[in-house]
Amino acid sequence: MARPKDETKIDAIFEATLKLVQKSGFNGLKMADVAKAAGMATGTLYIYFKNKDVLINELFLSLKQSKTSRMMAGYDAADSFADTFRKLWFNYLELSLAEPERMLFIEQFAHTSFLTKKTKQQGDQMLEPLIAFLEQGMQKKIIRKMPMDLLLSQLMGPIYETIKAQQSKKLVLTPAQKQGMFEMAWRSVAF
Amino acid sequence: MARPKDETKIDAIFEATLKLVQKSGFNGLKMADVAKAAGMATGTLYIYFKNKDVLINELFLSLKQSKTSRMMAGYDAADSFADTFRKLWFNYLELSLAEPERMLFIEQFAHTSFLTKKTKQQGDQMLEPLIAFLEQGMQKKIIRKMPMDLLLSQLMGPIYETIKAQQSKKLVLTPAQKQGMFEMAWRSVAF
DNA sequence: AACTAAAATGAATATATATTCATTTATATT
DNA sequence: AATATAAATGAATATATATTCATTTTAGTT
Repeated sequence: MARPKDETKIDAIFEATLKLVQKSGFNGLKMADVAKAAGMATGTLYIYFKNKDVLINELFLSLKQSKTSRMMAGYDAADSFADTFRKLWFNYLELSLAEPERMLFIEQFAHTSFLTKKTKQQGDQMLEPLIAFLEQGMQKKIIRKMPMDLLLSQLMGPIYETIKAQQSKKLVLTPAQKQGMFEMAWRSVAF
Repeated sequence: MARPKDETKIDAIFEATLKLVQKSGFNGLKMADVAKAAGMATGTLYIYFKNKDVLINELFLSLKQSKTSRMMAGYDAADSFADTFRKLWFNYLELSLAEPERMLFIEQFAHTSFLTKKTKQQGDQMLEPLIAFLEQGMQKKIIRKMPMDLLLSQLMGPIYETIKAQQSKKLVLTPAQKQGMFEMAWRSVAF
């Protein structure tokens, strides 16, 4: 019919947004800056995203989707609970250390007023496979029984805080320290 | 000399700011709204605080100061390490559960572009007594040896995440669950 | 090659909101 | 009681920035 949308622009916009949020937070994010960093005119942003809120919410979902599927990579229901737990935990840690900006975007955005109800609900849904896995562990008495929210807090909390520390100071983790973190996580929740 | 400043206004401004940030985040915070909620004219805010950034940074320091001293309440160098650890940990948990808005203000603000270098440095300084205490525990081989940042992340992370969960869902913790959280914390870091 | 429709542009517009300041009010000092 | 000084006011100003839209460019269609 006519000129088609250039789908690669969406990625360019996402990357630019991520970079700018990392530098100056959600507050400082300006549409004009996003456009410039993405190499296009301001108005073009509005062809791909209705407005700033929509842009940020969609970026959030995209990041969360990617994060979740990478965490679950290699999941095999045939493996033992302990092995799977170790695998997922390390997936999550490495993911977090490798791309702290992406993880912090997700984590921080989840507590801003930009987050819409719908986005929140869609984001929560993505965690379901993980939740099912952990429920199983509790049922089998391999990990302590507790409300899912507490369990997730216990497991994710230290990782989030670690990458925050990694950001401000320039903490680099040795393999032994990563192993230590895993042991702490495991000991804390093991039955 | 002349009309004195009404120091109670500072508290009113802080309370109003806290309430509004809780409702609509740092983004949505408007000086006009703060003034209204605090029962004064917009211009009055500028008598007590140079500008919005200063206001928020000072509120942050005030909250962090209060939080820290309440966490250290009852600290006695004569007590055993384990007893003190338990006391401080429960102080922190109860503080967090009782005033999640205050804790989240601190936690979230620490990662916004509003936070100035100076404020950050002043805030970090407040943690020093806690850090000294934990160092001791590592030296005495009561808790595992690890970089302080990792230890703090391990201990604080789950609590932050828990109050975030408490905010969105209406999770209420039973005494047994609190005890369970403590056990997880202790087991994870104990030597 | 001409045509069409949508993408892309970016200056102009609309809006939101932080900050200022001329004026009024209140308190301490004389 | 009069005076001086600073607090308090809130409308006006300045500024920042999200969004729009008339215009231009581009890619597909005939």
